[in-house]
Amino acid sequence: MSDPFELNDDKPIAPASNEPAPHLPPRAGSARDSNEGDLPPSWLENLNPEQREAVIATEGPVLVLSGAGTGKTRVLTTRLVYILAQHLAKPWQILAVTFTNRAAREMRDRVTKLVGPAAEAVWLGTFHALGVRMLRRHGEIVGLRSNFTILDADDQVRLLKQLMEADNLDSKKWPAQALMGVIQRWKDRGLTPDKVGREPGVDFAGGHALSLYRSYQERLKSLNAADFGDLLLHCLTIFQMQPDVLAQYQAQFRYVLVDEYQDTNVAQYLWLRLLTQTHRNLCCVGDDDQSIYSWRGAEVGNILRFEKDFKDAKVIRLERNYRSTPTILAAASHLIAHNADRLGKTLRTGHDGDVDPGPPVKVRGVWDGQEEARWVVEEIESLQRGGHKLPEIAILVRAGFQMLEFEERFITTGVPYRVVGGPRFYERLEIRDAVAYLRLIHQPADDLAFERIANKPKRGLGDTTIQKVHQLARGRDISLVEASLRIVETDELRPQARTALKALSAGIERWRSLKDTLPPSELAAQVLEDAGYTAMWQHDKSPEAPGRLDNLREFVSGLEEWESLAGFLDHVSLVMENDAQAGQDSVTLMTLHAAKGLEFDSIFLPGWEEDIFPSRRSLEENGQKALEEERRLAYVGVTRARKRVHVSFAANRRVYNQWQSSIPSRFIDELPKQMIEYQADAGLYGGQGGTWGGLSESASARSGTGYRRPLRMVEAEEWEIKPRAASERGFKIGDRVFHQKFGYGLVEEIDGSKLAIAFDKAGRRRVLDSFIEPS
DNA sequence: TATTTTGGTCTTTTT
DNA sequence: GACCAAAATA
Repeated sequence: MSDPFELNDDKPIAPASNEPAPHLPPRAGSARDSNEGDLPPSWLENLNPEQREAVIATEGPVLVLSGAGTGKTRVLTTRLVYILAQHLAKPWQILAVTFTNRAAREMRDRVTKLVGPAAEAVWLGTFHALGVRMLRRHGEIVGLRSNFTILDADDQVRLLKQLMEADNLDSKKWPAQALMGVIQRWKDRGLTPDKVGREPGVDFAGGHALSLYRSYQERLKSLNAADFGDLLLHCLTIFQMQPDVLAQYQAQFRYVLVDEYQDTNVAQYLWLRLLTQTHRNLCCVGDDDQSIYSWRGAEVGNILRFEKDFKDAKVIRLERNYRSTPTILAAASHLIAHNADRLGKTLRTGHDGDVDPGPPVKVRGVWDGQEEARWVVEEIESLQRGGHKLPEIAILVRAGFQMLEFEERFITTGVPYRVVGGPRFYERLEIRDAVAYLRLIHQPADDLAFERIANKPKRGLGDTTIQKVHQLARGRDISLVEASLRIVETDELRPQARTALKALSAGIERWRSLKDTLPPSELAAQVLEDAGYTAMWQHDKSPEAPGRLDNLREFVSGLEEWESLAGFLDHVSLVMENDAQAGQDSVTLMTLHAAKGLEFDSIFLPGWEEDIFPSRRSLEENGQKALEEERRLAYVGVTRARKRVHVSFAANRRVYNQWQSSIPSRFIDELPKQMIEYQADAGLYGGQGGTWGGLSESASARSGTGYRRPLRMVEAEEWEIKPRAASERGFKIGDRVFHQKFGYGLVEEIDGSKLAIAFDKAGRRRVLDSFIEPS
């Protein structure tokens, strides 16, 4: 038998034993059918035959290939409830894995609604949260005490930077961030340092990558800390080193359910495969067309591996979409059909008979980013006037930086909005500082936290002092806190620094003694006060100081919900979502990645321009494969909509600080022309209406929805903005002008009082003529 | 020695 | 326009 800890695509893994599963579910098999009376209740009857099959096929491996909007969440939830209702397993014998905390919470809520508090005992969470749960219990096998710290990306980079500096590596040539990427990808593939061979990335940092990885892991151990990748990797190591621990979990988890399976990485796959060896009741739900996390180590190949490793796997396809209009489905299907690398699935509408095809996909071309934002917000306002609710509207962008223009527009128009996954509460610097204090109290070996707060507020503990403490700590192999306690007893430091450090380390000792007597929120309030951290911001005259104080207050009051510091700290590192502003009557603004699994009536997809979407960076790095992933991302975007999709692109965009002209995304060409209504400003791509004329029938035939809708081409003249020869203040194209901020430039275009000027230094910009003087 | 100023590089996506 | 690392200043 091959090694179940290795990923070997040639040799399928045999079940751990040939005996049938030791437990026979009380009501498996034929009992199911005869029990229609009390079970299944109505929630089973609302499913279509495929969904139903996916729910009741509880025994043995099952792979559910489920297209967008085909009700996969529903299937998973129902399946879980079904297992409980049939008494096939106790709640704690079920393992349900999701990708995001939001999905986990949602599933937990739904299950609780159906089965009550029993749902609490189900092992339900993200891979990482479940990994932590196991590690807190068995971490000592890999050298972690149960109060270990979970490092965030920032800490990781800082740590790696220190290690690289120690090796005298040029931080310009080899950024720590990049090394972190390399290490993370290794971890995603389940590779501990001793397993890294000729993997991509070993040559990084002049061949030092592997030894840096090794010392990084050493360092983490001495800090009693783990990074995100470790949460799974350490589990694998533990399973390997302690077969009895593995066996215990294998016996425990009778049923395992996995959501968003297409986005699992190798480490997660191994983890799942190991845990399911005994009962083999593994049900994975995924959609290869929605695989958008390969950059994070996700492997669509896991879908193929599943069928290979579990030869008897039942494969169920869910292809009936209940979410979107036929028009949207056709557009999405047509788009994704351009991908070569697919398992092949056809999405069709779940509604029978005559269905309203719904409005066409609006495609809009505008002059620049600001105009795009203006158009989008105007459309939103008109939807709102038409009675549509703001929470049913979302703007999905490719990357975070695209959000700015929309936020500005929302603020000036007063349309309420919320950003999902934007700057997160726990990533704000004052919150990170506050958390660092708590981390240090909880876990004194946390040197990174110590370094962070040592001189905040300023105590006169600068680099040199910290370096000395470091030296001592390194030499004696102790933590920075211990080292400070010892160094203040010597005369190594100058008196000033010595007193300051003495006060700080005494403070830490004192706070630690309060840890078990005070509730976390009071502890935090007292520590921040005591350390002078609150005072620091009170005396700060900068404009953002009051906001930071607000955040700190919110932080402390948020802590009131927590009984233990440990629980709160896990929450901070694992649940990075900021749902404080959720709900409400507001438009949602987020990245396409964050939108996976959500749905809205109306979706806006701005920035469909080459180099932005598909992203140039991604294409440069991974070529054709990346292009297909970008296309899947577009597919995910379009399929989020129930009723309306609005795509837009701008002819000019400011990148960094330079104006660049852009061309519409190839994905726009890949939408079926029958399904779209195209409008572009005169002079822009397609603006004359000619580009999109002469439509062939073939696209409609291929779309396979069996209905046709005439394309409504809006004549460009109807709303064309006539270019004027001269602006209101008399500037002409070709004039040489001067601007206070941007310097000298040449007028290139005129639109009312707005001028497009090619500045000598600042690049091409649009400015109001009131800021311009003739040169 | 600690803090402020300046000058260079940049940004995909996230548990 | 933002963030970090090295130089200038108190």
